[in-house]
Amino acid sequence: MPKVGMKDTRKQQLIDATMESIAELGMQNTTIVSISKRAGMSSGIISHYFGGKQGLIEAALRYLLEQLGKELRERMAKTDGSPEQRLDCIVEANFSEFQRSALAAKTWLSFWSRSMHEPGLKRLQQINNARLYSNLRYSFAQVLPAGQATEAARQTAAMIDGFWLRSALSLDPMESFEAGERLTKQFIHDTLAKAGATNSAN
Amino acid sequence: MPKVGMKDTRKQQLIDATMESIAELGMQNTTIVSISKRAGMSSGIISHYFGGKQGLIEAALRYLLEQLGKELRERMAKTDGSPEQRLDCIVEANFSEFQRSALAAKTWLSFWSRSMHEPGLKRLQQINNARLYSNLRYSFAQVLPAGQATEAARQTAAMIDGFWLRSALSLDPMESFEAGERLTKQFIHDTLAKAGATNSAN
Amino acid sequence: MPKVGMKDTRKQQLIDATMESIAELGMQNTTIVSISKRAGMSSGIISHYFGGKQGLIEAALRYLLEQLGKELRERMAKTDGSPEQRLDCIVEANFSEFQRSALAAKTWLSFWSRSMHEPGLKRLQQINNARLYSNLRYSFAQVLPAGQATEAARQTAAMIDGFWLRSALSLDPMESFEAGERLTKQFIHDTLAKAGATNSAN
Amino acid sequence: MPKVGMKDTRKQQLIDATMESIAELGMQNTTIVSISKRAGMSSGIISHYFGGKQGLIEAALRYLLEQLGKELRERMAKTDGSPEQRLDCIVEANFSEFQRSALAAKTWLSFWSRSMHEPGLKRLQQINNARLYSNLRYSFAQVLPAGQATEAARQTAAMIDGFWLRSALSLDPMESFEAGERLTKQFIHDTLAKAGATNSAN
DNA sequence: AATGAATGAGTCTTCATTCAT
DNA sequence: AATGAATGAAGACTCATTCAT
Repeated sequence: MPKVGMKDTRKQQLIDATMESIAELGMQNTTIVSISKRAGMSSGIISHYFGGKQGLIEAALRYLLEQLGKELRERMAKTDGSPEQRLDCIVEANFSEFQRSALAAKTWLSFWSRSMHEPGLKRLQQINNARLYSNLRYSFAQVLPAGQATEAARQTAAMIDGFWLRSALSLDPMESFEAGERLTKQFIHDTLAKAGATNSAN
Repeated sequence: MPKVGMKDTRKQQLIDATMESIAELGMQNTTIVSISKRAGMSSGIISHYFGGKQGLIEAALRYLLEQLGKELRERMAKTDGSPEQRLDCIVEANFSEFQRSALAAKTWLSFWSRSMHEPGLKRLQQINNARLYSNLRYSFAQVLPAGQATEAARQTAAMIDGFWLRSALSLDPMESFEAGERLTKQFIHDTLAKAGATNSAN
Repeated sequence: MPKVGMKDTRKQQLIDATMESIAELGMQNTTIVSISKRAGMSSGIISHYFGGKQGLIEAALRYLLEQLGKELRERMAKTDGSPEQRLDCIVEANFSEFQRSALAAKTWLSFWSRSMHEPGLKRLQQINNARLYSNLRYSFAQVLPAGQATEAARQTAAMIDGFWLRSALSLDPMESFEAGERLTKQFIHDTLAKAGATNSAN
Repeated sequence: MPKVGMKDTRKQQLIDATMESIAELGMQNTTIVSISKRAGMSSGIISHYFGGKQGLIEAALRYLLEQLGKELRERMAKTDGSPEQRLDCIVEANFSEFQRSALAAKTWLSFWSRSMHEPGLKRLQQINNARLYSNLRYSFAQVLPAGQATEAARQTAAMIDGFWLRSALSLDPMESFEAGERLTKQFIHDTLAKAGATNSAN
């Protein structure tokens, strides 16, 4: 237990250092040395714990995905479960404080790019993309007809990712993230309201 | 003139080869050799024409941006200039055949990621982001009040980039691009329609 | 005594594991981990018992040499001591079951190569080479004149090592070892017979 | 022609430097840097010409084998082709000046050891071993009955390799090589003489 | 103008050794 | 006594750049 805990602590420190390095230097300029130096450890430790640089990179992406899932579950547990609140939760999870950090944001973007040509990363990304879409669609479907729910889910997913992407590249990321969260929620509410109006008109 | 033409031809061939290599191998695995081999030229020519690998990368991004601007201008010239048609043009330009090609899509994504840490690329990206937003805002502002126009423009820009990003990573990029174009236009029309309803109600 | 015995047992297990690793992976790919894993011990134990990898390697060679000496002494004790029988004993010891094992054979060859550039190993090898030659020469000298005995001893030593070398590299080591033993003995007998004929003719 | 010549020159210089390094430092301590420094070139050139260190190592072994074959063919061309002279040629080729050089001798021994665990090298070694045996057997068979020819060929091959091996490890390699050549030839002559005596007795 | 051979700094990885427990 | 986590030096390999032709 103490040793395992120690081991996990060091692994987490390396994952943190990896995200820091990617955020600061870019994935291109992130090396085993830039990571291990940030973690205050030797370079050999990376191969020791993760089998190599690639293993650490994948572990870092997996960590980001886990954090995202965790944020969502935590928020979901606190809502009354109405579709609108659930949709808001999804948006909030994707724009949470952690996800907004330059650290996470820049790391995500690096992973997106790299995952196009690395099967291991690509699979992780696609699972995450599918999860976001499927969560959105499920909640929309409780209010909208199937076809409209599908379309609204796709639009919302795109808007989340799009705001997120533009924020990461923005000159004022904080303002951009805040606006992104607000405008995405607004889009969702408008979409639900429009449906409500249509339904009540019928 | 003939020499300059020859020179420009060769430069363009190198830019094409760069995008091909990035699309196929990823930016990570794209080397001076992988590019020059694709172009059927020597590796030294890249330094000769572009001052180095970095110069060629930037030239390739500049080319993508020019293509996007060109698509937009060509489409704009054919419309009657109504706000709705102008907005559709913007969407269409961003989802044009060229932009949809795996070649362009993967290259864009690589540039996005890399531009976070390279000032030269970052500046080009931000100019483009600002241009898209400003074009959208201008047209929305002809129909909507300033505040709403700003919001609609931000939402639309995010949706375009978001669909575009998800398409590039999608298992079925073609379907994803088509749906993206259709759903973005639909969002614009709904937004304009809602405003029209509100206005006419006044 | 019990503790020393325990210690010696562990040291021998490490020597065995060293030969196994060299036989299986080659000296090139034999590491402290590949050895200690085979012995079911920790990697640190090697430095603890042998002062380092090099110490273990030398201990393993010393063990092989001891085995060879032991085989010879055991066989010598059972003969009536005639020159021909003594010579046969020497050959038999060099082609004994243990020496034939792929384990010993491959390890020997690795040591030969390495001993060229490591004084510690080289000294051990030269002692062994000298011992073989001197044993052969002693027995030949009881039958042949000094000059002929010297030549016969050198030829026999070369033939033993040569057969041994070719067997270790052969596609069918077992057949090769058997033939080597038989043909070396035959050479010895022919050499002695020729001398006898010459002598009796005089 | 000039470029190819230049290329071949550089490749040969690298092969020479490889043998020098192996002879001086051992294969264990021979690195890309120890080779390229000796050749007066950069370390990158090795990958450029041979695809990597392993490719250069194999090229060096191939070169040694070619030299051996060449020595044999040159000597064969000058004999009247009698079995005895042919056998002497084979011995002489295996103990030629080049083969005697500490450079070649130590390199051979390193290859022998290493070829046990590297298929590429092993194949080359076995071809050479088979060639030596087959050449010897052919010439013996012109004088001796098949069975005796086979045995004599095996004995001679072993003696050549054995003398060669002991010379490489000897304190006085030159004397050892000379004695090896002389005593191997003597063995051959004795073997042929014995057969002649037997035949003429019939 | 164009080539591509050559360079060598930079990267990841391996592994013998050390040392706190 | 024994472990194995951690280190960091040394290795092979990659690749953008240079430059003689």
